[in-house]
Amino acid sequence: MDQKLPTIKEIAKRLNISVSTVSRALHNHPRIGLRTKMQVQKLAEELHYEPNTLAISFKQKKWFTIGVILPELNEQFFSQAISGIEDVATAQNYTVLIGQSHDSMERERMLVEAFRKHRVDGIVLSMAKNTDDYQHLEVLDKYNIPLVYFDRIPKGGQALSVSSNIRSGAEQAVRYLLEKGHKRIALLKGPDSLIASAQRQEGYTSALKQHGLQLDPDLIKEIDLSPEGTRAALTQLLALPQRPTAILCFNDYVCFDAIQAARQAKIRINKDISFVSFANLPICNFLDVPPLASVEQHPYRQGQLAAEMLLDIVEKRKTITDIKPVILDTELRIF
Amino acid sequence: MDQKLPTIKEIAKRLNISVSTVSRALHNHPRIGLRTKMQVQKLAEELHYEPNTLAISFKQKKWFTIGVILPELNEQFFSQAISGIEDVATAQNYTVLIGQSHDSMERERMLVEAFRKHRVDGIVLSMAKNTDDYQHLEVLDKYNIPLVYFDRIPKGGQALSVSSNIRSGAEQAVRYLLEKGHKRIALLKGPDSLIASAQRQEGYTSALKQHGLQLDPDLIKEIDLSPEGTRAALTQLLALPQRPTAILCFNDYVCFDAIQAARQAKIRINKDISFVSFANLPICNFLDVPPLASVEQHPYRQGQLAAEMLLDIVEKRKTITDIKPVILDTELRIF
DNA sequence: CTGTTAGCGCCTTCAA
DNA sequence: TTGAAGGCGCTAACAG
Repeated sequence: MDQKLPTIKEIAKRLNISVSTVSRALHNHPRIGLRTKMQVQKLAEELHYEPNTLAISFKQKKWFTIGVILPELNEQFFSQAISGIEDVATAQNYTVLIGQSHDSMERERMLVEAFRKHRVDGIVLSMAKNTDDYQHLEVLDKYNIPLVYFDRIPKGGQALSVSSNIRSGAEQAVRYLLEKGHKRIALLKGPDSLIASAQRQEGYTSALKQHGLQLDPDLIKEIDLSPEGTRAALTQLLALPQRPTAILCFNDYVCFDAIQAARQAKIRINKDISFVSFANLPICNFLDVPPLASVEQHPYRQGQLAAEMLLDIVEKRKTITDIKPVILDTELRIF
Repeated sequence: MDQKLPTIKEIAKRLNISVSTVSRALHNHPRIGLRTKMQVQKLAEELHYEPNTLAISFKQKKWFTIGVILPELNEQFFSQAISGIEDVATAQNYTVLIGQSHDSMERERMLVEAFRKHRVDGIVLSMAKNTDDYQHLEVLDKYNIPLVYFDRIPKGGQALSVSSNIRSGAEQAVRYLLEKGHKRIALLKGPDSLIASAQRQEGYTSALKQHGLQLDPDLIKEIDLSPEGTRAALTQLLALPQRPTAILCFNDYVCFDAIQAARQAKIRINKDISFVSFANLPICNFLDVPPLASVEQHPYRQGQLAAEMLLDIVEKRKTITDIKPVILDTELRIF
């Protein structure tokens, strides 16, 4: 029964020395006798001594844990991002607390509260799609808990954040379609609360303009990312007097929904209407008719960078003013 | 600057009472005057007092955190399970630490160590596919850290575990194929280290026997779950003098790989060869040619049950001897 | 009803 | 080079 784990006190008692000596020996403190040091370390070894992280955390007011809040682990984009975060955190001896907001601002708020109460050293967050009020996030400032946003970042852009260049991604995607001869390209953009929605539209508009094409507002649909919303938008697009011949979707999931709806309307995918989307998820490889192309947003890398940024601050290697938002380049993956 | 968070000491000082009184007031302890209680609670409110979880954890040798170790968050089966675990844990005021083994026993061992050092109250684990040695897991016993297995459980079955009835799931699936008239049904079973591989084979064998069919060993392939392994197995099956007309795959991912390989060999999916698999993942809904059917293993429910089981022990509502392994019924989802 | 005290495990002065 | 003492924030005897 290892019930009672050995403490430095225990070691001290057995060796008839003081706890502080033991503490120093264990930390390779300079001012300590070699003999005592060896003795202590030997006994510590034998007893399988392990420092009580809880006590250390308590003492240092720091518990080597970061919190991650994201919309949905079920979405591969985020599960890949988590891997990046986890790898970086683990390498720096931090552990990762995870919470899903399920795209609800209310849950997001609760998670932030919970993590704050648990005194995490910092938080990495990707916003819920409807988060339009940042109060619950700004609170963290007061408590000196650093917050790094990734992918779904707030408007304004002043904050610590890692994201990908959605604007140029959209531009790449639309240009690709234009080069394939498409003239009527629709855009399924996301909700206004996501900055990435406007960015998609910017890239879209700019690419069209460069090709000297007129913007048709009927071809731009704001969707809420739900399957129903996507289906409704698609119905509207198909009802247009002049149907689009290509659709740029907010992300792969939206694209899957859209493709499904289109198929039900007897549209031949990537023939009658071509689909292009964002995210480039692994599951695209399993589809027999994937989108023509998908904008790679490097979720794993984003996760890594966000975690590194956060830990740089937590560990005081950098201050907030040293840091500029990171915007990753996207790449168009053609299937 | 809320830099310094208020402590009960602070409250005590301001009110000129003792810390223990404050503590009691905050905990609605019976033996305390209503007036003082109100006073304390009012001031606590004003100062935005919040108990220091770290101090409480330290004091009580318990930090209200459970660790979850699973192979791969990217797999929807596991991300759904996590949701179940998270929901139960949150409801009971626990937080969740997550680690991915990426199906490596070595990483699994490291995560167990890390979690143990961080003094989690308990662990929920789904084994890496190659874990064939349980030493790193048995260690937890000595430290009195309860461990609940889910889905990928160890051989022997004595342990605390939640899993689904793979044997009967396989039987259902094979029976379904037999009723569709298939006579040559192949099985892509997983590695021997997973108990679920043998269980699949048992169900498979039993269903065939019930239909008075002979077992053809050539039709059973052990695969390592990698895309390459699956592809190789499929090649072998296609090279048989008498090809199978249906294949039961270890899980949906294996099934996707198999379908891809088959398609490259010009097999018409679900016509020349029918596919059936395990897991019933959400992404199946996006495939235009999904497997004919998939055995639903209720990952979310498994996660919930595993977390409940663990917390029952952690909170001492039950002892280990009270608990029997849970085996969930599967259902065949027909597409 | 309330205050005093001790202690959780560790680190960090301050003294010796 | 070592020891003694104090304290992190909180809880829980034990006394009044």
